[in-house]
Amino acid sequence: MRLTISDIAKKTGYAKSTVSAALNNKPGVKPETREEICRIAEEMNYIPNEFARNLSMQTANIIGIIVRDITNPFYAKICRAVENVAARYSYTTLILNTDGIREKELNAIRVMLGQRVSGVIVDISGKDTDLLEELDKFGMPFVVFGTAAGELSVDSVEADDYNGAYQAAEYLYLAGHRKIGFVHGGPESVYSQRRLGGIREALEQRGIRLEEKYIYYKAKTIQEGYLLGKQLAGAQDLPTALIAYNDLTAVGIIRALEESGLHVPEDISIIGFDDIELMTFPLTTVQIPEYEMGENAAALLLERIMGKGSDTRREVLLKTKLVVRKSVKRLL
Amino acid sequence: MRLTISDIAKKTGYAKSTVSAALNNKPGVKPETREEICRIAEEMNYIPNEFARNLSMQTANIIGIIVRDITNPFYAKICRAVENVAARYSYTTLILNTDGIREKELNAIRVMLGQRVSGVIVDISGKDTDLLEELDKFGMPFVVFGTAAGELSVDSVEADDYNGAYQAAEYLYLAGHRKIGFVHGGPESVYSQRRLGGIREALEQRGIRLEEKYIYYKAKTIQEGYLLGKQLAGAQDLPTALIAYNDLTAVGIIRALEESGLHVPEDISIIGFDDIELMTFPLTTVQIPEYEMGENAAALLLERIMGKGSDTRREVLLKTKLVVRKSVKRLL
DNA sequence: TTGAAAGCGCTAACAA
DNA sequence: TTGTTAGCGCTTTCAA
Repeated sequence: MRLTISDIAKKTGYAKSTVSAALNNKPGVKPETREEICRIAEEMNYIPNEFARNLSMQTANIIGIIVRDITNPFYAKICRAVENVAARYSYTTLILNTDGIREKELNAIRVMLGQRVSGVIVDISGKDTDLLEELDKFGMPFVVFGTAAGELSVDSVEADDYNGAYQAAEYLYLAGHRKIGFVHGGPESVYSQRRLGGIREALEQRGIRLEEKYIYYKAKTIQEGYLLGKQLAGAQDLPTALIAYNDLTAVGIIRALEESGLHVPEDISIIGFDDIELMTFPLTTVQIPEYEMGENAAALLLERIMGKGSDTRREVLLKTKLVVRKSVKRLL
Repeated sequence: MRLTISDIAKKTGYAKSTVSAALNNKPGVKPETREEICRIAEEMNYIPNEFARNLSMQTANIIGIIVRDITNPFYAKICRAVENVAARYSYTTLILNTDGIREKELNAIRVMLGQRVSGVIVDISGKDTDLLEELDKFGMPFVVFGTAAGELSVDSVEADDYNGAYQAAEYLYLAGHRKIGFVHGGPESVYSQRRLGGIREALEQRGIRLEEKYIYYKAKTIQEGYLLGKQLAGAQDLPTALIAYNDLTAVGIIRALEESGLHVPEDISIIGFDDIELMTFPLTTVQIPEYEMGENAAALLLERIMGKGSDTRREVLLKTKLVVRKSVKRLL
């Protein structure tokens, strides 16, 4: 059995409560006493039992993060950001992966509830607002990424996809591109919908219509991008520029095209989304501020937890940024 | 305040102890009673308080993982693997990042100790065995990655870096390379030492000496790799091939070289370490079996925790694999 | 098969 | 300034 506060009390001759107060820097302890207690506790290698502490205080200094897959650098960045902010307030973070599987999401929520975490940052797939309602039902503070769910008055943090896509399309237009394509992430992808909207809007402003035949369903991964790239390489009618669902897709497409003897940007221009760090290809892309997303989510959540948050629903929309590299050819 | 077991007891009319036994599937509860209790608990949305549970049972079903940086896909994979194995035994995983900073490592250990986790999987930098001794002192079961630390009788899991490096060097030799360089991860990197050893050995077998001037200190990140790449681009005497500390370093180097008009593998060949999935560049690399590492570490740790582990120190050495892509030019 | 009671290690109100 | 005491919600003897 590990050392307890009673051992320290016995050793120092003070009462448990005094020891507790001293160790926690509570006021009302004589400096010398505090010093002595801390010294002895240190000497004895005392480490407080967090369970007991949490149980007694009716709360754990833990922030939960529920993400799809920490293996995805996008989420990893978010988690680090949350961790950093949380650490400033002495909160630990508990990360749970769901792979976007409903059952795992539900389980993750139960674990968070069981652990009595102070709050949760959630990246829940699709529109399963009932999972969020579950959190809400238990009065658990939480913040979501992406579109805030339905009726619930929920704090949310998201990147301005619409505007990011708008900028990308406009950039292509200004570079002289008129036949612009879009790689869609699939029907369940809210981001794709919004990005599509942004592109449409940008082009319409310039009197151009985004043609249906240039919208490609669907590719979210390198593999899917690769397959699409192979397809494109053999196609007759290609757009001069492509806005990919994300950098991964772009990578796959580029890889396939290059294999087929088509070059980027000479033969076709491509813009990605995310701005993944590991990219070796100089891809022009719309940067999603993951780190800021994490920071904002953590800040919002902590405010709620500490009760400083107002009752109103807050939505943080973060700016995206077009990072210009060398995957777009100037036609003008 | 959330529902407690007393609420369930009151509602059902049974005693707390009976409710507890029923909920935990302990024997000695009449089936109908158990059913009724479970049903009502369910109805009332009862979720047990893990603190209280852990405090009472004197242990938490938590496995700690201390890694450098979850943002590194290498560690992310390991964590997922551990999580998967742990989940099978109803353990939750608590991940803490250290960035390889001693102070953070120490803090992470304190947190793990405070949380009374059942055991820890540690990736501690260098030879700071005193940190491990800290864990040992508290009787905390743990498993380390990489070289088991000093005197301590510690279970460890590691990839066979030495052999991986050996293979890489030999591959380069067979491709006709004679001037081979190595990017060192820094003095504290045990991996680097071993890889260096493997390369030396391979070359010596072929009657070649690894030249000091071709050993570059130090680059572990994309940024550092980039800086090194810039340096290399301006250097006079370059090796014809480079074995990079890891894929990230390789990416940085490649990026810098390409910016400076040097191409891989045309102008210089490069082999990486890790085999990161997101790589867009067709990098030939030594694959480190992260997933297996995680699985093995978790298995080893769980055995220790459950007391099935013998007293003897166990070391798992996992095979690496050279994945040949297109970053090495044949000179012969 | 069920219930009463003690105790896990800590905090916090109150008394001294 | 310090000590006493009563919980926090659960598990676990031991009795009934």
